[in-house]
Amino acid sequence: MPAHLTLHDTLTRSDREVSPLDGKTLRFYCCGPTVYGPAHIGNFRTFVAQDVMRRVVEASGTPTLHVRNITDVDDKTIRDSLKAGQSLIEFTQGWTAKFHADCDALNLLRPHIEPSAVAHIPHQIAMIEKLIANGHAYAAADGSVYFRVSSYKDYGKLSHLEDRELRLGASEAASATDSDEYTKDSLTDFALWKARKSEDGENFWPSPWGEGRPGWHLECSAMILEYLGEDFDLHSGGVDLIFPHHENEIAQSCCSTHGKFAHHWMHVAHLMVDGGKMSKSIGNLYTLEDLAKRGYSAAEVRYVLISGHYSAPLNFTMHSLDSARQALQKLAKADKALDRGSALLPTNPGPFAEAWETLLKDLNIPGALGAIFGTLNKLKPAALTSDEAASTRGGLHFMLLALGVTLPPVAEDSTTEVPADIQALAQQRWDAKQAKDWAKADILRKELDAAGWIIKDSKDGFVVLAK
RNA sequence: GGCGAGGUAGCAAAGUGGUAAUGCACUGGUCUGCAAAACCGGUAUGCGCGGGUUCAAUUCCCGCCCUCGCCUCCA
Repeated sequence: MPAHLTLHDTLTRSDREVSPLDGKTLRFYCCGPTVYGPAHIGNFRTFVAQDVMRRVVEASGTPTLHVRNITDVDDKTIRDSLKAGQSLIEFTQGWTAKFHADCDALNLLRPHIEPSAVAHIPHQIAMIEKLIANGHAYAAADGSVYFRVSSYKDYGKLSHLEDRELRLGASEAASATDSDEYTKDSLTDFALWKARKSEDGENFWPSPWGEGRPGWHLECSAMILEYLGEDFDLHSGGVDLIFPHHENEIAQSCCSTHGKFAHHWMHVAHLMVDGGKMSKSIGNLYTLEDLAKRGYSAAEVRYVLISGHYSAPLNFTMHSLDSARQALQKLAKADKALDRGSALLPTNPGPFAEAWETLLKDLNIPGALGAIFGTLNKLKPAALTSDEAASTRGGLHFMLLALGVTLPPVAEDSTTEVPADIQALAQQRWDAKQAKDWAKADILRKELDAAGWIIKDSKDGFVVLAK
């Protein structure tokens, strides 16, 4: 299975083939979560898109090295840990565990390396020292260290922001009134090291510039250098990270090493809710737990999250979850019809070549899903011979593995236990039906329906299913 | 104001210089006592608006309108 995945590259604004620099392993980095609360489904849209990217690369025969950090030291983690009366470590470990549980529920492959920012402070300090030595950074009077943006001519290359536009940024006014920003030489300079403040509590570390803590942007640069080196294949995150986060990472890394840093940039567009942006104040910010309370599984959430192209905003609604549930059922039924008992061999796309080709073209997941259904509709699973069914099922599962889609049990195979009284009512209805007492049978069926149960008749009997 | 993304059927969402995948919903038929399920069909003369190029545009070009994101620590 040749690797031909192409992805849009934010830096060059073109679709480029994704292939490993070393010819063997695709090494990539994803900006991970800030662990100060449960991640919401918008966060997960990005992680799911990255997961499918990885799965597709691996399915095409190229191993990967997936690095995703945990941001466990920043304003929010410090603020909220103090509020919770916990140590920073204790606090962030709790939320990291929750994040992992959610990731597992969403069928996200665990990164091969998941570095923690607090565990890499020496690496960060080393990088700052290099930047100061190179003339790209300076220590301010208060003990903070800043990156001198004017010292790096390519600054703004990724986000395509000109120097002039940076200065005229809308937030300039807000920054200028921030007292601790006075120490910077230029408003566009950003912090590499933040001097200890009283509101940080006990969360500070020693450094050549005094006690303090690392800046957010630097954490990623330092960990990338440690695990992926000066040059690596691909860097990914949400679109909102393009500026300033990724722009700053490029500046820090390229000014402290001789490498080019990431050779490919993949950015995932935002998830919208009911046509607008998610926000706590509107009350449309959902976590997996919120949706579980409404009866939706993580697999259904995942399906919704992959139902739009990663580069375009995706509108999330409750109806889209219902739609996902039905679509998954349809796939599960097709799978069941294809299962004639032979061993499952998901080694190639088989008859789903069109879906696979589509997927390789800038990770067109919705297009691929459409092609999968289109192929199934054409093939008519139930009509295939055993051999055809086996190869079709292998192909189907090859695609499902690449997409990370897990099939639910087919509704009629549901293991939900039917209460004795319901079963008794259903039996009464069957008896009435056999006696051709349609009126009584219909009344009983309505009763069952009202109680949340559906009857499915066949020639020889009936089954009771939860609604 | 600058930069970027997007506007395709009731909802969601692919795609293409030659006449619109797919999922949900809806709907006709077969089946059924009637249903449900399953199976077989149907459903955008139309792709934000107005021009232009072309034999042909939803797809290319120009202008406009609307939505969303970013503009110093938000996936």
